[in-house]
Parts: sequence; C-alpha cells; structure tokens
Amino acid sequence: MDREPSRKQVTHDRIVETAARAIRRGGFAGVGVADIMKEAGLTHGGFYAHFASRDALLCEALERAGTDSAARVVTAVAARQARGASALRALVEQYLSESHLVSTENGCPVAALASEMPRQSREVGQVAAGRVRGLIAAVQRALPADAAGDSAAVIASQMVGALQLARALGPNAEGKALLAATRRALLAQHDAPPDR
Amino acid sequence: MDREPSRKQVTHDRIVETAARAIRRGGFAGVGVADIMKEAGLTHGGFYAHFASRDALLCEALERAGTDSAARVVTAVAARQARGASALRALVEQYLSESHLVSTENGCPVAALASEMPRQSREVGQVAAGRVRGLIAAVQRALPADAAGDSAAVIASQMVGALQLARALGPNAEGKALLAATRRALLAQHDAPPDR
DNA sequence: TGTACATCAGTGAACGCGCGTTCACTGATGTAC
DNA sequence: TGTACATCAGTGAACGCGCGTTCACTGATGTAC
Repeated sequence: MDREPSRKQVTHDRIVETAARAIRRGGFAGVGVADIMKEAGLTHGGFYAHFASRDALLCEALERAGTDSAARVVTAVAARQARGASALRALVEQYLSESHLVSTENGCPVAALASEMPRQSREVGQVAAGRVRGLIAAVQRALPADAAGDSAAVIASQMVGALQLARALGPNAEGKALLAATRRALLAQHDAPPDR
Repeated sequence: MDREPSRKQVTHDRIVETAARAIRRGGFAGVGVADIMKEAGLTHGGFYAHFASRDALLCEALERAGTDSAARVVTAVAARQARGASALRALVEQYLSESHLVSTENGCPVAALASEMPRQSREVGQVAAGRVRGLIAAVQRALPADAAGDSAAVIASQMVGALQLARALGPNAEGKALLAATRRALLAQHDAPPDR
C-alpha cells in the first residue's frame, strides 16, 4: 500500500526540508525561490513543477518545520526523562536550552517566526495558527492531567517569549541569563524543585 | 537654547514617525523607502538627504517606535492607576489588552518585531537589543522594589510571548482567551487578586 | 533481450516588476546691500 | 523697503539588480512490442 516514493516525491521532499530550515534561518521574507532551489541542488526553473507558488512552498515548509522540530524535541525530552526529569521539566529545560537559543534553523518555528505570522497571506497564516496550537498541545501533554485548563497556553507563551527576547539580546551572557531565569521561574511554579 | 526646529528637521521627524508605524505594521522587510516617503507626503528622491541608507532609517524608526509606544503605555497605565490599580496590574492589563492585540501599528515594537530582530544588520540589531532592555526596565519600574532580580525579564517575556501568540492565532476568541489567561496568571502570581 | 517511442523531471534563458540608490534640476526661503 | 543672489529642501527620471514566474527545450527513465 505504501509504495516507495517516486523520484519526484523525493526531490519535492528535499526542497520542502531545505525551505523548512531556510524560513527559520531567514524569516518568511528572507527566503527566495532561487536560493532554496540552489540550496537543494537544483535550478530555479523546476520550481513550479513542484509548487503552485512561493506561498504554497511556505505553507508546506512551515508545516514541515513544525513536525521536524517536534520530532527533535521529543527525542531530547525522552533523553532527559530517562535521566529522571518529569515530562514538564524535560520540556522546559529542552526548549529553553542554550542549544535551542543558537540553533534557530532547526528549532521551534513558532519562536523563529511568531512576529511575522500575522503578516502572511491567509493560507500561510492558517498554517501558522495551526503550528501555535500544536505547540500549546505539546505543552499540554507534558502537564499533569489535573493542570488548569489554560496553563499550557500560558506556559507556551512564556517559553516562546523568553527564547525570542534571549535571541534578540544575543547568544551572550545577557541572553543566557534570561533563559536561565525563565527556566527557574517556570519550574518553581509548575514542577518540584531540582534535587541538589 | 532649544530653538524651534528647522523645516528639514520637521520633515525628518515626520518620515521617522511614519516609518516607526510602518515597521510595526509590515515588519522590517515589509517596508520600502518609496512607500514610506509617499506615506509621509514626499517623493522618494529626497530620502538620502535625510538618511545615509535604508538601514539608518530603520534604526531611527525602531528607536522612535519604542519611545512612542512607551509614552502611550505610560498614559494608559496612569489612567488605570488613577482608578486604583497597582503599577504592575495597570501595566499587565494595558499590555495584554484587546486594544493592544489589534493595534500593532501603535503598539510595542518588541512584540511586533521580536522574531525578526536577530536577522537585522548589526546596527539595527543593537538598537533592537536596546528596545528589549527598555521594555524589561519598564516592567522593573512597575514591580515593588523588593521583587526578585530577574522577575522583570521573565514577566516581560511572558507578556511579549502571549501577545505574539494571540496575534498569530488571530484577533478572535482564541487569541483573546490566551491574553485573558495570561493576565490572570501574571496577576495571580505577582499582584493581589482583583476586588470583586 | 533488444529496439522505438512516450513520458517526465529538471535546465537555463527570458519576462516584467519593484527595490535601494544616485543625481541633475527646480522652486522656495533667506540673506546682503 | 526693494532688488539680486546664494542656499537649501524636495522633485522626478534613471541606474543596476534580484525577485517571482514562464516556457521551450534536453536528457534520462520507463513502457510496448
């Protein structure tokens, strides 16, 4: 039933994956069709055999950035849990880690693109809203079942805001301190204190 | 000593003010030299008599957006305090108000531009970092003197994140609910409950 | 198994357009006598 | 007060460039007999 993908599908996937990294690195506006095709090892002429428009690529790329980033987080969170952390602690420490601070390109697309989202076309905007909901849902899954109904959205906002301000301050002591303070605040409020 | 501004200074100011609104509305990338000059009632040819480059305008505009927005917040916060709110409650309720949700153009430039900031030129990036520090300092001033040293940065992150996610979700029930939840969470944690 | 042909993914040149930037010029403002 | 000239803010045409998009073509892959 699930036959192996055609040559075209493989290429299509490679373009989308390249674009998923490029939009997080350069923003929606900072990414050109020709750049992406070149980075994917192709010439720009073939683009419209794969996508109806640049906007259509942005939609697919944003969706892909979400699933890619979620997969990375799931792996890293599982490793932290294996070392004894609660689900929420593992998620908070991963999301607000220094490695996430510097690797925008492979990180959460909501943190990388949030302030550009309301300015996109309707199609891209709807995918973007879906990504925000997905992030909130991921936080929800890391919370105990008896947590207040809207905690997940509040915690997600806190994490996205802190990561963005830390990046705007720079990947230096100032930015790292903001991340550390936010980790402490979130864990003090929603998790048992660390064993010391 | 402070003589009245020259004709050129008046025009310069008008361009900067126009640009300060435009970057919050359209993002750094969504704003062209010709657009801004036209919106300021001029032709684009005169631009380089006022600014060394587009980037130089972005710096001035971002700075101006910060002071404009701060002035508006100060006024609105004072009105809330006059009605009996604490400084922090007044700030939180103003920043996370539905009017701030929809009026990006006159609102906080950090919330409007945060995810684009790390992608700007060094000059613009430094002004941007300054704006982030200014926002944190404003929160600090609204906190009691005995508040923990890094609370201001954490609260600022929470507010910026919530406003951005609410805008990405849309100015509908979903976005408004996120703002309301964040207001409740911040006030429950840092302020006395409202009188009821 | 081998040849002939159709299909299809990708190439590269070309398009119209809007961008940031430059510059010769105009017309209004201000100063000198 | 009135005229002559210098200064200066803003105009509008032009530039080179890179963008998103189109399209005729090529060369490889796969199918028919």
